[in-house]
Amino acid sequence: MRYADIVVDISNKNLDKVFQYRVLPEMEDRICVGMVVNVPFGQGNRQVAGYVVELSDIPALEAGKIKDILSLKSDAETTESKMILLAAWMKRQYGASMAQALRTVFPVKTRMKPKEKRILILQASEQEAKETGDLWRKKHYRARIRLLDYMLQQKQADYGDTLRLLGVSKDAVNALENAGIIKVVSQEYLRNPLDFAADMEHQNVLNSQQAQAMEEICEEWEGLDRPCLLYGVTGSGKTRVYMELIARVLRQGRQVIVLIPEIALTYQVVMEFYGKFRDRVSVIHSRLSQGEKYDQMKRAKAGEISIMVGPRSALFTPFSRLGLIIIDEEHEQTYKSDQVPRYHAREAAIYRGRLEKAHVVFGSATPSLDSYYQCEQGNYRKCVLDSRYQKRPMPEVSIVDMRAEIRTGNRSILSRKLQEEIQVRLEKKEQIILFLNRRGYAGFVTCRSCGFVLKCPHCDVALADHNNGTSVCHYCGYIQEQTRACPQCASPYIGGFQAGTQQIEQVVKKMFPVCRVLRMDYDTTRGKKGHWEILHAFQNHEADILIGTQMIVKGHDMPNVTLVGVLAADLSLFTGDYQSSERTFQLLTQAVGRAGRGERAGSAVIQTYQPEHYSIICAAQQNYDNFYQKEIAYRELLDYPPVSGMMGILGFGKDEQQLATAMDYIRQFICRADKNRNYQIIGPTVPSVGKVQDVYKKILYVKDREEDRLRKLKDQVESYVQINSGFRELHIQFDFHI
DNA sequence: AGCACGCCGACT
DNA sequence: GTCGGCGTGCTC
Repeated sequence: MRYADIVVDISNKNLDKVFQYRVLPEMEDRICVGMVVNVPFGQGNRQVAGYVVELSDIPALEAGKIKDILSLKSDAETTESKMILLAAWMKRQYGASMAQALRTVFPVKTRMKPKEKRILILQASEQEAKETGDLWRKKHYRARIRLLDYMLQQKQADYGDTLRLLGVSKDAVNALENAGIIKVVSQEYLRNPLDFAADMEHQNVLNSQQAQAMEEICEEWEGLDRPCLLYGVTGSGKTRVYMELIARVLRQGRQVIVLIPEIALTYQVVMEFYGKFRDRVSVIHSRLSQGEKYDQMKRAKAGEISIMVGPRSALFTPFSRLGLIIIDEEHEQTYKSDQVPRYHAREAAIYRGRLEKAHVVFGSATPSLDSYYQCEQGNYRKCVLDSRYQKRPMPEVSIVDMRAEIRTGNRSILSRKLQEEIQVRLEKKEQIILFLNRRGYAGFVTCRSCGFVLKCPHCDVALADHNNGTSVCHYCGYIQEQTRACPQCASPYIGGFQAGTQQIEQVVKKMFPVCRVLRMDYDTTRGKKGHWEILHAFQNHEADILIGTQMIVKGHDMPNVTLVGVLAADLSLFTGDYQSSERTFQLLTQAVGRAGRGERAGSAVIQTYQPEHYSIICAAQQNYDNFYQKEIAYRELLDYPPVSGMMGILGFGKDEQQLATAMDYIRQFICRADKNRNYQIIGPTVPSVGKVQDVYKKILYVKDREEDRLRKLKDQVESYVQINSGFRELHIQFDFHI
């Protein structure tokens, strides 16, 4: 007798487990993992749909308790089944419950009623309306009159908008409807977030190098069909190549998913897509509501669109004839999920690509070490675009040693070199970008007398100093009054330490009083089009200097920018993880690449306390290969990914002592399981953020050259934790690094 | 989520 | 004595 493990409902936590059912003999040859089936469930044996996630020959409990599968609903060829296989793979690969994995691949199955748009339509003739109106005027029904007059004028109007605009209640609407003057029509509608898009002419002529890359990719598709890495320097026109590839796949009647780091950051890219593919494109925005996201997925399933552009989660768009997955800026950290299952979009894209027989293309100007390594290993195909648009020269980059600045008496945030350059550019009426790797007014609050740092009492992170007189925790939102004296030594010299964008803005305004300054960070970009408005204003030269964090260095073409100043190049070098050099190099390379994208030559100034660090030097030279060689040697030496596999085991618990003991037990368990002394075990330690909302966190790392062994170890640790009752109060997660 | 079981108050 | 409130807990 065959048995099937079935997940019944993924929307509820209490049902987050598998239930075993009997497979009827007549179903045996058709049933397979990934199938949707009907099963009886609960006391009333109500019929529900379930996903088959596993098949076996052994019953897991007494025969009397196992019910029979009623019927098979789908076969293995449907999109839904493939998504279930993808979920099962994610569970295996990254560690998660089946329901967690299913919830990741299926667009939120929230039981929300379809969004309804109600409109008011004038029904009665003008004559009739006027008669009723006169009658009401005598009775002084002011709200009804206002609405009536408005409807006579508008003929048709939106329900909600009208109520708000005229300040009338729905009673007035009902009265008009009952009088037969207007009609309320509700229609289900699917909002298309691109309906505000500007018209854009799109010309797509590939230069010889782009054509060459295109040819190579197509050749790969015909042959081994490995994932392709399009390594194209800033301004080499990767998007053009994407467009051609997409057009080609669309011509074959297949669909395309394009992942981008965060939609708002690459607004121009989206517009470009829309310009070419029009209403066949849809976008999933991080700022779109759950309902709006769900609408877009529904449109994809219904076949209304052929291209989905969006962040990581867009990878799960339910296209039935998926032909291509593109991941732009593939090196971005946002492609790694921070929730269980902690999947990486690159790996998941490759797996989905295999299931759907779809091609996979990654693109970056500064490829992730992993992708480049995969190319070297022959697992990916590398395609290069190394010449800039119209052969524009790379910007001239200088590195300024800030330690020397302090030695020679300049205590300002801006080095003399940068001050001079700003002056020159301002005189020439050119634009400047100042890039700072931080948000808020100032970083942590520190005592200059004793070194005390103000921390959040719940989250173990430094509180950020805001200039409205408060200190705020960016994890839990804890807020407190700014202290006047140090709690430790009572010294009055306590205050914001690191410069933030607001502080730089003040310094710049003081130093260059006539220039116009725009600031862009999380605080100034709330609201749906915040980014776009600021960038648009800057593009229109409504300001001379743009000051901002990460978000200003990504993707945007600003032809009049000729100077980029990087203010704290090494901030990202001190994050205490093995990827800090890689991140710093990528950030700096991108920042520097912003300069001189127009007619005029550009330059960049990098201010740093670590002028001899290879990631800073290589970024200044815009030399990826040199950086890769140095960085991969370091990873090789210390057994870090991508050379070695690395698994993090995160433990969470309310009791710090209990958590510490449990993590030690896990460590001992791993040591016992490791008979051949393969693993390198680090920790357990407290991660950079050791406590969030009173839940303590500890992390244990295991490294091994064979990644498969780590996956097996994950399963062993998982069952060890399940069996051991000492872990009742604790919660563990796995985190695989690549 | 659904549905039953169950343990209290207010009714014919 | 019965009807019905919704708190708790189980569903292969």
